[in-house]
Amino acid sequence: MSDTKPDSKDASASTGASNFIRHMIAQDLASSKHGGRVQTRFPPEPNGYLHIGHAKSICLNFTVAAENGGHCNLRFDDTNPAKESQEFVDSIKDNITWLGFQWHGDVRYSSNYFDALFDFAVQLINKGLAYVCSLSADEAREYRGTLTAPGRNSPDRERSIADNIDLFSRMRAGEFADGTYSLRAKIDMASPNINMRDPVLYRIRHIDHHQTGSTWCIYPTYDYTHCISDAIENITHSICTLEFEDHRPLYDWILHNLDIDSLRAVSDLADSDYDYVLPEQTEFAKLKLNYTMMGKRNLKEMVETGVVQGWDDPRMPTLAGMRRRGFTPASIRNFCESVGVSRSESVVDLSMLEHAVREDLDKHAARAMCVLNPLKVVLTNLPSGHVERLSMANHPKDESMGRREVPLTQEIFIDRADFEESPPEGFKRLVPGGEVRLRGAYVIRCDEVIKSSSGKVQELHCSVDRDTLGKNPEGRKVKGVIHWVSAELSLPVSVRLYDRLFNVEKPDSKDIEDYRTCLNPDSLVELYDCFVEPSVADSAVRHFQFEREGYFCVDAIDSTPERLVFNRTITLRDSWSV
RNA sequence: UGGGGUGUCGCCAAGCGGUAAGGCACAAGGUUUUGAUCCUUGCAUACGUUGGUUCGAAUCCAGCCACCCCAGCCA
Repeated sequence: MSDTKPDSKDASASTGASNFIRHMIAQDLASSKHGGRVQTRFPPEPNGYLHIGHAKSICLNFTVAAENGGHCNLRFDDTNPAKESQEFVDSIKDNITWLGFQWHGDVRYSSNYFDALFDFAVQLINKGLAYVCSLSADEAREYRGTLTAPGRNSPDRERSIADNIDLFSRMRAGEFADGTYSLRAKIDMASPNINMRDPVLYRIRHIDHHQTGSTWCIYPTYDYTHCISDAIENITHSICTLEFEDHRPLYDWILHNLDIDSLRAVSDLADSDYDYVLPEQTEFAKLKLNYTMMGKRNLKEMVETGVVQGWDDPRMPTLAGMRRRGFTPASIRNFCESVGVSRSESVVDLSMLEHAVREDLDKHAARAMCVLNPLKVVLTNLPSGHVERLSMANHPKDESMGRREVPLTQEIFIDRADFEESPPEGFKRLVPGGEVRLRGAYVIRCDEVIKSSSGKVQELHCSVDRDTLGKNPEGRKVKGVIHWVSAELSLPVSVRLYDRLFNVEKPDSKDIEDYRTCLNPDSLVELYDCFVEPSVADSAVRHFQFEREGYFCVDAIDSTPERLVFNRTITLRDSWSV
């Protein structure tokens, strides 16, 4: 799908708002802490689809690097093959590109570093800083202690270096079953930080890996892998979310206990003149949005149980879903920038996201008219067979977007909501005997209301004031303007009206037993009897503002040349709430 | 009752000892052939709380309170 043109492209450097990460980097640059370099990375695990929360991290990492003449790597943190797949790496790459970012060089994988990781593990063993443990997972949990009680040393903690080397080699060779042994760091079983109680570095998993196939049957853990991968890639600022804060001491412990020269030797900058400086981790608060569930587990479950129609369901907070819904890359980037970066866990109001899309779409979306709930209007003083091609601007403020022709015929459709027999106070649309402007065309007067036997309004007979094209009528003021389409020369289309998926602010709150109880029954309303002006059929653009209704985009999947399907991205702001 | 964090307007968020930026939302005007956009105006004597230091504190210190994260061989 093509997105609204102009600034969708340049996702790089912008005048960013002040935040603590930018401050830190400015200071580090000033003090030449990392040799004046800025190198970041976005490290997703390919175990699901990216969502708007990931977008915040992507924007942060890529933007902050670009602003400072640095680079951002894309590295798949693929150390748990049981949960990962190629499908996810493909979608993640696609989403990042769509968002408008280009990673530095080739895509990286932690699995690229499995050999080096193994060698460093041997190094730790040789330094007496790691050992092979035979405790089962359950036993290990028991030995670990609790939040308030210290743990106990593993009976294998003092195993000899030679035995550890032997066992670790045999783990790699596939001699042992899953779970029989693990490699653990020897740190401190009494540490108040549970991550430091001899964390597991390697576990045995006889399972193929999406990148390395059957080469390995032992896989390194996140804590062990991430810091070394950062060091290998010469990352300067390893930015992650708050829940990893307690892992930082371990991140540092591993790096500081490895021989720095051997680390440097396998790093990207091994042959450069740069000083070799270890990466440092900094944490920020992840994005939370009200009326939205963000957890991968929850999203996955909604997909699998059919609450939504897939990862790219337009109601999903996934980038794939938002893209299909009609969000533009720029709108998401602007949103992420406007939300800021801090360490306080906050819940952003959905209205901020809505503002960001409207802002971008208002500027770039072509205007068109589409009648969602048609009510036939006969323009009685126009001859049947009358076809008048009216020229209208595609954008009220941007002539460069050109013009289009909209046919006016004797019979037209207007929206049922734009006619009221007994209008409420302040109603500015069509009423019996009243006048209203047809957008881009004439002022009409409602002369007659035709009803069915049941009393339902069937059609309206109106007369056109031929002297009102491009000018106001003499001597009276017509306040209302409504949209319309030709009954004969318009395209029947389907329209999907989307709204928030949940009707409570915190669908993932513990107070809610089952999120299914707070699903918004109107999150999707499908209309099959809509009519859009013919110009959209041969338009190259995919995003439109259907005047007075909202922003819509052509559904990239279900649309056919015979029948277009539109998704409502977001309504227009509406200060006329009925 | 262990450790690590966070508390500035309804929601985000600047501020880093010199007397509370900005955005969203909201409200009131103006423009308008979209009740849209755009424009103008308003919107925290107040920075979780209590004390202390200081000529001066949201900013420094101490205590207290609230909330979040950690006991995966997940990331």
